[in-house]
Amino acid sequence: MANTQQTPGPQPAPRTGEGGPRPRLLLLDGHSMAFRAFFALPVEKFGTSTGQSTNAVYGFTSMLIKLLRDEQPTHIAVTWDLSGPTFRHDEYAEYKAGRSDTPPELPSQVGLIQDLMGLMGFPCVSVTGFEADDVIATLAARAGETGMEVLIASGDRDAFQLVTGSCTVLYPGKSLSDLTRMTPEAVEAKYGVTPERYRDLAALVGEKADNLPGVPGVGPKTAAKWITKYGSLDELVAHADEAPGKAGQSFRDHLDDVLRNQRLNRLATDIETGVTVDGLVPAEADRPAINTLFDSLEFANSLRDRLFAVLGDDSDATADAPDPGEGFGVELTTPAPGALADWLAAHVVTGERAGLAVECTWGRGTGEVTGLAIAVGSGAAVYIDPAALGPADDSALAAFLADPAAPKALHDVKGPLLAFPARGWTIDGITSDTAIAAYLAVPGQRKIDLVDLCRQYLGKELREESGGDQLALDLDGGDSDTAAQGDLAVRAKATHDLADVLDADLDKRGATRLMHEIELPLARVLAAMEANGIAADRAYLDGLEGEFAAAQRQAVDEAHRAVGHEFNLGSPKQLQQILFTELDLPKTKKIKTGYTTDADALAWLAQRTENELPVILLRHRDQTRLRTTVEGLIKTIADDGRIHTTFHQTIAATGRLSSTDPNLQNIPVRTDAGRRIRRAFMVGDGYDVLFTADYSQIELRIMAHLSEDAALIDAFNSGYDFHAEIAARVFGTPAAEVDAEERARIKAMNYGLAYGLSDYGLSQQLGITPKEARGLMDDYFAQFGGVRDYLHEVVERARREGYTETMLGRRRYLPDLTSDNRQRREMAERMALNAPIQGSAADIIKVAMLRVQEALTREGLASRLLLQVHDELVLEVAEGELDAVRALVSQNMADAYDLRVPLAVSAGVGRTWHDAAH
DNA sequence: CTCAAGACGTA
DNA sequence: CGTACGTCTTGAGT
Repeated sequence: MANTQQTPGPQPAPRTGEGGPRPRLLLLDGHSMAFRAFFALPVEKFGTSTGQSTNAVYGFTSMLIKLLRDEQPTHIAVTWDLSGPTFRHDEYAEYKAGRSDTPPELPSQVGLIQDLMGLMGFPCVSVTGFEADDVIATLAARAGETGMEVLIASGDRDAFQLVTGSCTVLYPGKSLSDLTRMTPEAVEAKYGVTPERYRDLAALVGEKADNLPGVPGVGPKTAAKWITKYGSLDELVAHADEAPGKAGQSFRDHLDDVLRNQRLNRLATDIETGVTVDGLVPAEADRPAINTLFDSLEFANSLRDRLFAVLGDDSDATADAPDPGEGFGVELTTPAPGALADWLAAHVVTGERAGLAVECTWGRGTGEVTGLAIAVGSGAAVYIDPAALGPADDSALAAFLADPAAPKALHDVKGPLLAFPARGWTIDGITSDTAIAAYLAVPGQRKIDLVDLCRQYLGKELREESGGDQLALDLDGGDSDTAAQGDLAVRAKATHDLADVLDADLDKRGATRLMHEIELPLARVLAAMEANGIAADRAYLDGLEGEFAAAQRQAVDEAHRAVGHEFNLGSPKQLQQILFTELDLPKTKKIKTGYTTDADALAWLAQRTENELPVILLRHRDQTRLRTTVEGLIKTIADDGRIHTTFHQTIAATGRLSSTDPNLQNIPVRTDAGRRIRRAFMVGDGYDVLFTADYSQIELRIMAHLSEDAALIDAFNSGYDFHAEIAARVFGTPAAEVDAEERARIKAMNYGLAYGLSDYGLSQQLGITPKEARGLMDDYFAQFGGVRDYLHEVVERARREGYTETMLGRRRYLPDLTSDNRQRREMAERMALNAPIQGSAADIIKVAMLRVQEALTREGLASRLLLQVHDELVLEVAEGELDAVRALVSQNMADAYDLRVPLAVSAGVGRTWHDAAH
């Protein structure tokens, strides 16, 4: 009967030691305290940039921090009222009627507080048909029976009836954080009756908040006097005729109300809660998720620091004494020359989990390893100076690094994977990468360096003693060297500790397979791709640059002539001045700084006015962009004549890769001029040809697969022109009769769907009215209802669970789905729509890359992967291997995942990237 | 030197 | 008022 909810929590870990002080249970009345928090802080002074109010969350959190710090509870439960009626409504239909409306800024904050309580690991208890107070009363009674001390934090005076020698109510006063301790003595001092009689008093006086009128003319003073005189309300009722004066008559007139109040204000102490008090132990707090939540609420660091301080460390170090090294318990030793093998033999642990961690530094340009530290769980650590390594130690180290049976944790393995080969080292047995783990746990978090992770997951400050700057002048002789060695050792220890916590965290989130089967092996593939680089034709790029620069200069001259004076074409600000003030052209779309001068707007102006300037500006923008792109590329050509991008595996919230220095995932391809740049990427010496292969419409295919929409699946299986096929169904004509216009509209719609396209957005893109766009969407969904249902379901589920999931279980957390700020909520909804689709595509191509790499190795081919551009792979093919590569790549890409529709792959071959297009 | 805003390239 | 990225430039601030 009872619908009980309790937040799941792994391994109960009491925060005080065994045999410690008497167990102490803290019971929080969630709604009541949230309500108090709301009115304790001005709502207008607490809010995010996007309009989410946060005063109640902030107040509740600071109250909680104080409570946890001052009271040190061993057990905690947060109780929440459910929305439905309770047994009190059955008895008295007017119960709590006419309550002043909840402020509109509060409900969403209650949701956020509930989220936070879950993330803190606090058990939450609600029971259908009962109020939070009843749950508290029941739990307090149970706890009392087992000899626990009980603390009740509630803003509801009904709780005073529960006060005993071992049960104290903490009642908020003016400010939420100063809670009055309502002991039996305090209750008596304030109301003149004992806690057991408090109900009697309340019944006489009434409770306005619950719509329980009391006896008119009888206040707490009179009520207390009567109760004291007769000993209890029951006795008073028995002697009702004796009550003197006006108040006495009033009492007799309202006797029914009083008796009803007395029945209703009794808290139930025997309800089925579905929990035991022994089980009310806080689970491990989800620190990263709390950080993410606080980030989204734009809370200052000080609040989260205070919170994490009271949550305590996961280890035994104290939070308020951040002492680098000591906090991590590192003991750095320097083995004598030749003794490294012994140290390793004594400290390397085999098994599944990383018993130790490796951290290293390497020169920025050179890639030369400049320092390396190894730390084990106990804190024992060694620092190794690679420059001073004897042959025996070098081979001991190399053997250790290469040993697959020596499990290691690293933070960002790709660095060492790239740096080690120059030393002749290889690395194997990587069981954990803390950067990737943190990314999988909470993608979308920007910063995941060791310092941040320590703060989040360990509650510790990782401080850099040496200042971290290798180029700094070494003023104190050897001291800064020593400090740098210590730093590295501490970082290694931190990596080890983090790996422990994060591995468990990933397990909890179901991301362990993703880690070991996809991301960790992929890091190796990416390292190889970066090391390979792609050959660039410098002379050709130089020529292009000159050409684009000349065209740009000409556009500048023409623009100046057209306006009549010089100005900076690259400055949107000056452009606005000229277009909208000097020339008084029609206004474009409004932006923060005035009116936009973007390409759409300029094209619109060009068409709408006689003025030649917009066209010149458009040409200038094009040529400038082409020139800077080319210039940027030239600058990044390495000594080997190749461009080595950096692929980032832990940036994109959806699971995609990203590319920087330079970004090779946004090389122009849509215009003729842009495609000329692609000719500069060419096959390198010793290789025969470039090969590209890409997935056709992978995101649409994933949408067909996930939505299981039969019509969409049919359209793919028909093997005909997909967009035309869809258009034919929408417009009810044979596919062969679909005209270009219809096909284009449906194509835009097909792609827009996965982005959460609105009718307005579609109308903008197609140049039709929003109404027409709406009609088009309706026609579309009439045929493909499964897609609409799927998209709807994705968002609904994400709202319930707090995250979306890809086909391989990659999660994206979207707390804003429950925001009461519309803009913010709708943005989160579009992200929720897109994340499983874009993310599953990312999953699939990652699988394909691993299989392609594996097949190349297995077949002993010299051909190699160079680039990944989200749905495309670029390979460099060795002489005589083209057929094998073509077969192997196409096969592995197509088979990477078994969808309900074929995964179509198209491929091309050529001397340059441009020629290899298809 | 750092930062935000605007603009624009890719999937 | 369509998702995910990175880079360049300006212009204002440090």
